[in-house]
Amino acid sequence: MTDEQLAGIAKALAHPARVRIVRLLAAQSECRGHDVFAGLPLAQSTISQHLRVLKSAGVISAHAVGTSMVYCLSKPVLEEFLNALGGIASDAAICDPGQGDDR
Amino acid sequence: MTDEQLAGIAKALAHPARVRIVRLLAAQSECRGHDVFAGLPLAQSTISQHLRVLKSAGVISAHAVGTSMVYCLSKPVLEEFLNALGGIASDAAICDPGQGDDR
DNA sequence: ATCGTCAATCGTAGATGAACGATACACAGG
DNA sequence: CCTGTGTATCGTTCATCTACGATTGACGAT
Repeated sequence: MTDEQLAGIAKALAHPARVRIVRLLAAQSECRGHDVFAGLPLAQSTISQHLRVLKSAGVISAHAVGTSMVYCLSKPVLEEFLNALGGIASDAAICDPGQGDDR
Repeated sequence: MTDEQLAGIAKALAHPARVRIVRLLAAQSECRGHDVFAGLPLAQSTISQHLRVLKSAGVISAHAVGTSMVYCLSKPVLEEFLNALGGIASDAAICDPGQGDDR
């Protein structure tokens, strides 16, 4: 996963409202648009924008059911992100500030 | 971990240059400032700003050694972030778009 | 004391983001 | 046909981000 892709997913998650949306979608198997709009203290248009950001990043998907929308968390995308970042983190050595007196 | 905290870490990672920095720090046990400045095609002041963002979010730490700086990845912070997000992801049910014909 | 190095900060310009109300559009029901 | 519901999009305003050059400050070396 490139830096750009990684940063792209991170950017999609870089707002509390969007994290909240992700949580909502993870908690409910039925993830209707109405529930999302009701679950946040924001204007409908603002939430719709946040949904668009998440969808563009591939973090969620959307499909119409009857007259309304159903949003779903894209588990694979989230897991790829976590794996990529986890791979970086596990490479990291412990940094020991104590050895500063190298004179 | 609150939505704000989660979004805060994500925001710190929401730029390719900062992802690159994180990778650099993970790859080297010696993470000197000079190496970071040399590792990115950006002005020194810009990179310093990115380092500040990462440091504010707690993703990295910095300490002086002699006349220069040493930056370190904060593994615990990164891992807490990954765990929080992983917890959300593992809660998620598979969303099945096929059952849309619920009329 | 002067110089060069390393890093942080300042000031600025342009791009992007966040929030809202208003509007548009598709569709279901009366 | 008219109306209400559920979403998306538009246009705007204000805030934040990104990048840069210039400057500053600390330190070591000459």
